[in-house]
Amino acid sequence: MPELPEVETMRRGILGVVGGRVTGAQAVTCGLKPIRISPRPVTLCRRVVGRRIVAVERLGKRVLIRLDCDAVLVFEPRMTGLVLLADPPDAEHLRFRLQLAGVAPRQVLFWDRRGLGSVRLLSPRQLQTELGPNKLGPDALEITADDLRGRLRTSRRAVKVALLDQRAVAGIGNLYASEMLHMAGIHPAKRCDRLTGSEWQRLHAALRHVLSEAIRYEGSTLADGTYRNALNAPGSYQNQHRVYDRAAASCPTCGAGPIRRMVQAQRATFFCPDCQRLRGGKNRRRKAGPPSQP
DNA sequence: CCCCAGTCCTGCGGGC
DNA sequence: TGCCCGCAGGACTGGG
Repeated sequence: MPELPEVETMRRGILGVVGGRVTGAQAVTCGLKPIRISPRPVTLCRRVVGRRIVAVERLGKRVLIRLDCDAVLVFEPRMTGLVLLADPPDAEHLRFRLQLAGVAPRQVLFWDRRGLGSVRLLSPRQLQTELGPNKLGPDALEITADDLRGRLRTSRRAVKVALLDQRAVAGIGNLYASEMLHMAGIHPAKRCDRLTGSEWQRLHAALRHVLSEAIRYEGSTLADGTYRNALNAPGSYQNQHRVYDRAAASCPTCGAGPIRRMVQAQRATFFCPDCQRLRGGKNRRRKAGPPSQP
């Protein structure tokens, strides 16, 4: 499930396309239900062919390829989408190909097994209205502790559910929300408006630590093996997971646990009942906390 | 503002 | 052995 670290890894993996010229663009259909591509493929192709790639950026969980006509090609992987330079896991789920000249990578591919993802070409105006500040909060790696707190402090929602709200802060998904709350020692069901100032500080520090470490490990490739970087290699942050998908295992922080699974907003949440107390009693002493903010 | 359920979509694994 | 069903969940939508 590509979240910020996986999408950032995809972005870094295709940086070599900057400076290239687009020579072709095709939607690839192999009998499956086609993914969302807009505008329709012939129109999209006409608008991108001949353009030069001036930048590759990330916006929350989306990869942006910026063209010299100011339009932006937006890849949104959602659950199972991949942005690749070559070697997709299989041929039948290849969805889109962008052909290039003038750079070493000759193509950018969009592969998506489940087909929930999308490829869109947006004008600057569309980008502003569809993915602007009204739709997307600050990037999780850019947001300050004060801004994070300011945006969520009056909310009565469970903090884990609120962290998934892309309008509050962009880039956090189900996996990393559990991980950062565990590192911060905060119960996932705790209401935002009940978090103390020190808890907001710890959450912000844990957020930065977990996401930047996950980028360093090139993301998490779960048991289904879907997620890959642009060169079709798996990530390795799954080996660093503290709680995610580790129900009944002992807690890596306090050694007790066992780690529990619960469901919030129809999504699995993992936490340590000893390190992350909802009320009453102190959290079990942590062996190691997140590094303090520079 | 918040919450919930439904929708999209395919592959996988449990249960019978 | 094979089939059905439920589950996985990011983003979005409509109803309460």
